[in-house]
Amino acid sequence: MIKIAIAEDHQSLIDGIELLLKYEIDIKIIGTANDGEELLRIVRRNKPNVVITDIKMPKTDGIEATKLIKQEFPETKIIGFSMFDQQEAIQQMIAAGATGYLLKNSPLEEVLNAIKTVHLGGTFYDKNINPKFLTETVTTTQQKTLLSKSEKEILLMIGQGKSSNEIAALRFTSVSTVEKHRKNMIRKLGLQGKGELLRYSIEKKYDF
Amino acid sequence: MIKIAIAEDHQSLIDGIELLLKYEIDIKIIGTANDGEELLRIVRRNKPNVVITDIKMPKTDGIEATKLIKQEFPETKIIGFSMFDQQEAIQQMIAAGATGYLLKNSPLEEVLNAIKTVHLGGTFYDKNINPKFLTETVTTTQQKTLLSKSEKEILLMIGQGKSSNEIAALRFTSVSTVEKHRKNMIRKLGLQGKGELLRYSIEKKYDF
DNA sequence: ATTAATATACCCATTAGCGGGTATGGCTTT
DNA sequence: AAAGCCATACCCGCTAATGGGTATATTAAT
Repeated sequence: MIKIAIAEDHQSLIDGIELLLKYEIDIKIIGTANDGEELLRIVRRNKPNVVITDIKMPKTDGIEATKLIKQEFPETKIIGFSMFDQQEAIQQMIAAGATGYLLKNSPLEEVLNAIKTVHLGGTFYDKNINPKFLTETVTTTQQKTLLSKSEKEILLMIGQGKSSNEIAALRFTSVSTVEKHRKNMIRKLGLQGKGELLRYSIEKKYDF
Repeated sequence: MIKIAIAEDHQSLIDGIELLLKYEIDIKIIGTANDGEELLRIVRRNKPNVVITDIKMPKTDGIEATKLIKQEFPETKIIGFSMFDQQEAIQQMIAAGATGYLLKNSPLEEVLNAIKTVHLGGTFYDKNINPKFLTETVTTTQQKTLLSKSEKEILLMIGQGKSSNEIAALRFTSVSTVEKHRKNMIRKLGLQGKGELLRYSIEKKYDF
């Protein structure tokens, strides 16, 4: 019997996976969560064999949750689950200890294949992931990092229409610090031009 | 028999919905698509009674697709499907002719309720949507005559990330003219602050 | 025909955002 | 111990965007 925990902020997708696994007699879903903290509680309480987790989640993101779970329960297998075009995230998930990775663009049946494979100790990476990213992970390890905590906070506020001045006031830091974070994000994200960080924030608001 | 078409760029979610509707004898999925153009082809060919469509999709987005479908097949019921709190998008979907709206955060079973309701001619809005957005729709759509033709053109280009300089070059006018139009739009729309016109353009990109 | 809105174009001034730097202390990883 | 990232904060300079005017010719509406 494989015990599964699922974390994903879109309940509809969790429900879909539940429907898929309903008639698999050797698989049992022991808990579902809509954010990272809830996932951690479930894992500590019910000790699943396999965890399927989204990356972008409220409170604690999937990468952070993966690190913590692997620290406490190294035997637990973890499958990452996210949208396309998040190469850095994929690399980070694998670096954090995930042995499987699925894309939401792919058919749902892949979930079943992935669960079985990682449970047997294998690795399962979605075929739509550019193999480069997987091999690069070994060599580059952590060259490309996601945005830091402060940067995410600031980016969120930018998306809410706040100016650097307002953000500085809300965070009790100086304006120059906020502006520095802006510049660093622009560099990291490879953007250029005046409003592009704002655009990024608005358009990717739900994806990072 | 209710004939359904589904458009959603995450195949896994489509598969989940298919699993949900599998045993509903009076509902049949006649086609699924991962982008708007594919959806339009399916609708034209198979004429579904109900269409479920995501907003953020490649090629043609859900709002544009909804407008076109309602134009060609006014009898077709359309249910929007998106993530949390995209107020602008929700309003524009309803303005485009959708009579139902679901959030991905909600349980999948809602899909079934929504399909049945809209098929009978009713409206079905996810209970997690702030009712304000639904009533505000009326006022939003009345603002159509607010911006002039040139202003709309310029606003569109702003949304594409172009600077006043670039816009002026493309329109064969002086930069000061473009800037004047910007200021007039800001005044008309009651905006204030540096990036707000860009934000307006990005968020309302489907309807002005 | 007069009014209203539009499109064009300029003036002034201010500021927010961005592109470069530099620096320091804290923290984690190796 | 060294390397690296992070958060903090400053420097200089530049440009685009905004806020506030004025002006004129064209077009649309009354």
